[in-house]
Amino acid sequence: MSAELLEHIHAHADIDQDEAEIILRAFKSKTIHKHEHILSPGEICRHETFIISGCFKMSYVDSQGAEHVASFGVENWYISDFYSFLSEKPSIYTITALEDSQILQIFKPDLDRLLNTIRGMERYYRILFQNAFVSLQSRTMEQISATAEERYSTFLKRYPGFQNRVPQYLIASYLGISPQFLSKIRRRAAHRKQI
Amino acid sequence: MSAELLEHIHAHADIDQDEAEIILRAFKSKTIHKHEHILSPGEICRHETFIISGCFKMSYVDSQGAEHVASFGVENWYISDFYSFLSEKPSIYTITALEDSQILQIFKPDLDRLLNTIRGMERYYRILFQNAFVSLQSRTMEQISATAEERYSTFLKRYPGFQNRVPQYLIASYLGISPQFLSKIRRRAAHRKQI
DNA sequence: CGCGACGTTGATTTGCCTCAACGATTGTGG
DNA sequence: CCACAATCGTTGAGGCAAATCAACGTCGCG
Repeated sequence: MSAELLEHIHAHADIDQDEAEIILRAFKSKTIHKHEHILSPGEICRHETFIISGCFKMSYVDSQGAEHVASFGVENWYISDFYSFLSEKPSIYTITALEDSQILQIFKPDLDRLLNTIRGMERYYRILFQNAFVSLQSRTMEQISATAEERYSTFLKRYPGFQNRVPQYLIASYLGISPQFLSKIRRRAAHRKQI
Repeated sequence: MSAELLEHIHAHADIDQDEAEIILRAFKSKTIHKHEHILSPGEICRHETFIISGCFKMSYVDSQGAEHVASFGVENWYISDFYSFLSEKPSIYTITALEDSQILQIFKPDLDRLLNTIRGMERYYRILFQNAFVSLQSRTMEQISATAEERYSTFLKRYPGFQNRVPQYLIASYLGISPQFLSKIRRRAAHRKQI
């Protein structure tokens, strides 16, 4: 059942059998139902969460009361407020299950122990954050330089099928546009294809 | 002269005297003059660049010919296209010196060697990318949720003094707005203070 | 069935862009 | 050392992308 995590680690770093068992014991398995929160604003994010199955959003509510989706998480991704986790300061985010989900969680002291004792873990997390940084950078640059329509189009290409999994207004929020405007973009695109 | 890099590493990870020397030998020192490029579009980013002194921008020119600043780099920061560096694929970015600068560069094979042989290096880079990810995430969220004026205001708070170091139109580009509009924002803010 | 969540559509407004023109400063070659 | 160009910031007019407001249709679910 936790083969997913081990596979994910193996894809990035070398760990042996013994280490694999130590790692697995450090993660706690949990079932989360749709609509449940695993992090709420004001709380310190106490664990990193690896998603075995299901889907989450991490979002925050601004001073105007508008919700903004910071990121989505699906199978074989992590979803956590790393700022809060690392600094042990209160988070501004909410992490909510968008589907019934199966997760593995590790607390900071346990993770720190793994990082100190298992060499492959350090590499694994370095590569995770490298990749996360690189992909976030391309999202940020798109946000700055591309129109809403272009952003939506690359979103569809980058995460095919995802549009059918989460409500459209959350995708709009992730893209930084209003749900109404995303609807209009879709109409234009559909219309254009017909011609 | 390379004390800066060692200090930076020491702040994040433990390395001993021998390791420090091996690391320093892997980095090559260079002087870069204002306006010079250390990366051009189409090139593969062959090295990570640590800035001893001076200032750089990393930017790209979109299909409309507009320049967008992805990031700035100053003393004790790295400036590189990590996507290109890690994947060894052509970069879309230009990295340009905004001042006469002193840098240290490491090539990928040398870095890989260090990561394999010196345990502290892996930790050092993990923490670098963690921090980079966290700070980029907050920039991205601001981009999505805040107005241009708010973004400028937090930029000033986050990087105090930086406004006097680089031309205003580059800050505008970094914030994702036109230089004219930034000028108008500044006027409004100045006017408001007077009242 | 009825309600709430979600998507759509149209009308209006607004934040920001583009275009254009003009000072101020810097720097550079004659 | 000056003249001229280039670079940078400012300002105003007009326009466009996207937000907001409001209303309505549809679907899934309690």
